[in-house]
Amino acid sequence: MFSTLFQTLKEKIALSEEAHAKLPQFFEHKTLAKKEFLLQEGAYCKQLAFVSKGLLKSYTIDEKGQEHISLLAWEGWWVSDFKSFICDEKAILFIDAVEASEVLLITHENYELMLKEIPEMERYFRILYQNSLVTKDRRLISSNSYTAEEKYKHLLELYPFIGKQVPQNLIASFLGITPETLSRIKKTML
Amino acid sequence: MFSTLFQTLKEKIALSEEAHAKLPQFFEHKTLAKKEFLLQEGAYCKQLAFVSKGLLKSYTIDEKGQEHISLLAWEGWWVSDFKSFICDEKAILFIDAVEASEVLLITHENYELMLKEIPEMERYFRILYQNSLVTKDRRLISSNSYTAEEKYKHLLELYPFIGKQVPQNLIASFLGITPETLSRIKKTML
DNA sequence: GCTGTGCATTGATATAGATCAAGAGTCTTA
DNA sequence: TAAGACTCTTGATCTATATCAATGCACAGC
Repeated sequence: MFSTLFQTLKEKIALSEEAHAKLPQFFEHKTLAKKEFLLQEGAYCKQLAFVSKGLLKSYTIDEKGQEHISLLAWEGWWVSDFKSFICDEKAILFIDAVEASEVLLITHENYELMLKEIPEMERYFRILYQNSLVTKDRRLISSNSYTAEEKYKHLLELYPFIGKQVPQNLIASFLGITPETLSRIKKTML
Repeated sequence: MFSTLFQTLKEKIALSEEAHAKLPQFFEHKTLAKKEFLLQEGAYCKQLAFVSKGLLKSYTIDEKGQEHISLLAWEGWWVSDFKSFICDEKAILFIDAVEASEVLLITHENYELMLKEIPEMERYFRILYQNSLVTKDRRLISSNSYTAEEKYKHLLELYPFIGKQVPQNLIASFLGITPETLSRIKKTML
């Protein structure tokens, strides 16, 4: 149940035996059916989720009812409305399962506790956030400077498998373009 | 010279006397004239910079020669091409001073050393990155979902003073719109 | 196996914002 | 203080992408 988590941690830090043994107690396991919500806008995001299996998406919904995906979270990713999770504010994000998934949940109190008791985790999250920051920066540049086609190509370079695993309309939403535009782009790229 | 840095740190963590005394040795002070570069694309970003005075901007330049600002870094902000700084890759960002500024520079080796020797700093950067991640996330949502006018209003809410301190064309570039469009938006908003 | 619901494609049209261009205002610096 | 160099504004187009609409396809549930 925790193997994906340990696997993922190992890529960035070395965990002591002790830390290894301590870690699970902070988390709670949960199974999500396809389309099941982990969080809805307006709620308080009580937990940070680690995706141990499947695929989740986090998104906002605008006044016109349109979905805007901010994150596609695969196995090994963390997902949450961080602002809400950290600052105890109302969430602006929805989070749900794109396909049947499994997550490990940690509450804010447990998160802080874990960081204190296992200094390796403090380090892990500093590195994780540091890397995420880089990724988000590049995405922001892409989003502000590129044409729709360039954005799509850029995405394919980063995640070559994305076309196979994720429906077109979700990819379009993630890129901030319409499914129609993405469909037309794909046609010209053949 | 370090007062802005200590001030900034104090907002997130408590520094021990010892840490307080140790910290300065990791940094190097530098004065930047207006328009002076801290980093240019293609170079290796050897340092992370803390802005102790003034205003810097980080940006990319596309094939058409157009500037796309990814960050406006005021007093109290950190700026660098993180990907380059962390992974020792060639930088894709330019960083220069919008106005005469002062920065504290730390090399990658010193950064890692500092994080090891002063655990409070490990915590500081984890919190800093965590918060930045939230900010970037919102900016990404804004960038993908909002109209030019909404983006501008959103920016004014976050940084009400930005209009006074930063030239229009830089704000436009930061928002990913043209100066002309921003000018027209301002007219309709009066 | 049939039926409905959601996803992808394609076409026609609309539109936000870019681009191009010119002029006025305002800093800089020599 | 004068000259040049930016910066902002305004107007006239142009274009990438959204929107609206219709059809075909595929998979999930009965």
